[in-house]
Amino acid sequence: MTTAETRGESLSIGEVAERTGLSVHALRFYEREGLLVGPVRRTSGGRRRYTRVDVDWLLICVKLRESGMPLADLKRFAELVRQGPGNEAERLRLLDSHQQRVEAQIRALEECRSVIAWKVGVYAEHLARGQADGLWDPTV
Amino acid sequence: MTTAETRGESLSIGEVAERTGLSVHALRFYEREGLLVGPVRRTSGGRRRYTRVDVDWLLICVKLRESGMPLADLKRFAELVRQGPGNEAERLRLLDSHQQRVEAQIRALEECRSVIAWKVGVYAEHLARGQADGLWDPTV
DNA sequence: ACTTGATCTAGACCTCGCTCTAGATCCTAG
DNA sequence: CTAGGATCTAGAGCGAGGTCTAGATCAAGT
Repeated sequence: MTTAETRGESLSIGEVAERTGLSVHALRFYEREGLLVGPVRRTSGGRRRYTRVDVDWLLICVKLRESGMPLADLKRFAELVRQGPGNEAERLRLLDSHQQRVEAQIRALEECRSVIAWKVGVYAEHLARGQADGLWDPTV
Repeated sequence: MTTAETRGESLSIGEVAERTGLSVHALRFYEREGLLVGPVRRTSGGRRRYTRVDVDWLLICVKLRESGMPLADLKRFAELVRQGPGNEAERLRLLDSHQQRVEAQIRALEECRSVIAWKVGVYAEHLARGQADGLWDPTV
């Protein structure tokens, strides 16, 4: 059996899927869509071999996606990195504006949480009172 | 001009759209999908008239959706409410498990935020150093 | 050599959650 | 009375983000 450990460096698509949580389908899809920083190396037989750098990038991608960055932005970011040094300011703007969105999202979720918590409270209290109140219908 | 204020009670679909942030299309769609608690009243001419209760329910829906509850769950909840008293325990379970998901989401987002913040920091520092470092390429 | 499982490509297909269109009707201001 | 906008229904269409299929190839263990 040949694994990343025994071989030292590069990983198969399956191993990368395991490590990133993305499916092998998604990994191929991301590559087709130009979301990767460089072209993935191949074995003589045509199989993909991912390097540590590829995996690190993918792990970042996962975090950005998880927090709602659209694939289009991710693609733009990958393009900037591919172009090499010189556009760091734009990369920073991209990340920074995403960070704002994440903050906003967190605030929105916290508000939702409090609304839901209130509603959970209403129901919990009702159930605790048991049959003591026949006429309770919060249509909610 | 006839508005909710001049009329007193019920609202047109357009007014509800304004108040909930949902589009009129979405409102009709929600109704078709059975996401509302009761049938919406109509004028003699067939136009929808929403009551205060309808709007309150929609506002809850908006919060639940905003926090990622799938329409299917929302529909289930609406069904339970339509069925009337007796199933409060199930309603509570539904809300409660959604609340868990929201908490998890917030935690995940906070982790993303910290990863992004770190990356923003890396770029910001790099840019602050200006041209002082020709050989900097974090492939990131 | 053979079997088994992972991977390959190209492209079709899927779910979710709306959004939009067409063509008709309603209703209110002027 | 008329023009305008708001609303109606049924159903098609859309964008995002993958997921899945078919049919072929590769690679490892036995």
